[in-house]
Amino acid sequence: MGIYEELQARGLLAQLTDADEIRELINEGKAVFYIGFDPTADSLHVGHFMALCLMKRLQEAGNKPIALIGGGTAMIGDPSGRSDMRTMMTKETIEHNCECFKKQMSRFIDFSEGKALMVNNADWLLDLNYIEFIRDIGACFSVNNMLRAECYKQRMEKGLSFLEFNYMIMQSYDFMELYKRYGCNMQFGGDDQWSNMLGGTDLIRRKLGKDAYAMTITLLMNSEGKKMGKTQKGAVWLDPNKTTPFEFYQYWRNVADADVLKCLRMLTFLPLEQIDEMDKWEGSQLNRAKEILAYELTNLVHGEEEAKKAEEAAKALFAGSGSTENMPTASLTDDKFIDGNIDILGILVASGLAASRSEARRAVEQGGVTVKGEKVADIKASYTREMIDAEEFIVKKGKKSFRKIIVE
RNA sequence: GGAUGGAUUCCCGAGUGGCCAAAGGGGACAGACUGUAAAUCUGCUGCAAAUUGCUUCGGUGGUUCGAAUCCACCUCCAUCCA
Repeated sequence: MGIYEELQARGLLAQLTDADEIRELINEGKAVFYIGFDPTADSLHVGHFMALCLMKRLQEAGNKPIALIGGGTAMIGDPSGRSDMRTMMTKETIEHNCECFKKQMSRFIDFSEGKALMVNNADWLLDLNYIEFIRDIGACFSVNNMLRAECYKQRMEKGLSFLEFNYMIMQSYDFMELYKRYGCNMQFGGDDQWSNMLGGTDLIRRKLGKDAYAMTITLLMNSEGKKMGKTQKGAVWLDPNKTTPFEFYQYWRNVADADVLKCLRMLTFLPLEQIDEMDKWEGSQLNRAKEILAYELTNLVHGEEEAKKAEEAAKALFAGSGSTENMPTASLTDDKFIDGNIDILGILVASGLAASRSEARRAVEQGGVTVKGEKVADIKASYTREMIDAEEFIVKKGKKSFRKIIVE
């Protein structure tokens, strides 16, 4: 089975410009492909993770990946898949984000000895001359065609600025530039990038008279049709300081039944036969599959040690076995104590379990707060330093949020 | 550049002088049921020293005993015309 067939079996392939050509290229390891990453935040998230996995798989099959960091395109902002106007980012923010991306990517992809490249499109986009560019490249794009692209159609009602409208042209130019510089003959991306990617292959055909290919990977949607990797509080980040390994583990441990197998196929590197075996599991057995998914992904992103710790902590909390040693902790500083005491609301807020004292109060009043396994009935309940120090002081809010409290 | 409509809490969206911390829905959070799932039902959803007080309806000023609501100017958005 070639890499193409494997990707297909894992359900990763969405749209392709030319299936036969692409199969041949990637199965024989002849592809030089790129994936673009827009530095819109200071950490990669789960969406990027899929793309990185794809890079890894293709690299292992002998193809050469180019990670393109969109330091230039980020100045514009991609309107695809967005219903509202982007807020503009400053140059400094973008540069900072680019640096963060670089560090994180190096963990997944082997950039040694020319096995992969990392480039930043700011290198060629920032110095473009408007008149030259628009004569040379702008002439190749038909506004009529661009407006027919799905990503712009959706924005016709809400409004689309000329700035954002240019995004497709920039991305197409990137592709051509990479073709010229590095012989990059293929682009991969999320399915929402399809029209932007086609712009690139068209441009290469028109300007260079050469064939290039594009392929999109399926967006990871849950059974409710929402993009996965997002929580209410925002994205699930790969940076352990933004999403702790434990939270990361819990995110995957908590996916819906209907989504487990899909996630295993698309995100893990487990052999397909093993996944097919799990496909036969039903009902509460699926919990085992979720544990495997969560462990595998945490292992990939944060390493074996962190994955084990997260698993241990989860078992201690939910199954009553395993060690409490690796639970997420929150430390209280002296100034949180008044006359040597801290009330339950104060603990909830200080530990980050509640955003405000009002929220903490509500949680207690509704019977959702537990200290060392005992329900807290009184919002005025208060504790001394010694009580917290004496033994493991675990505070739980609801079923899944908890902290081990320690005093500094 | 001209004409018209609009900006309300996490999101959608009602409210057009006091009865407004602001209807309704979604989401989030908590409870029951469960398998750390889904569905369902209940509660809850600005902040705090909490039968009270404080801050909030794009921004700034004004009218009024009293403004999300009326007036002036400004900013941003949409639609039509150029």
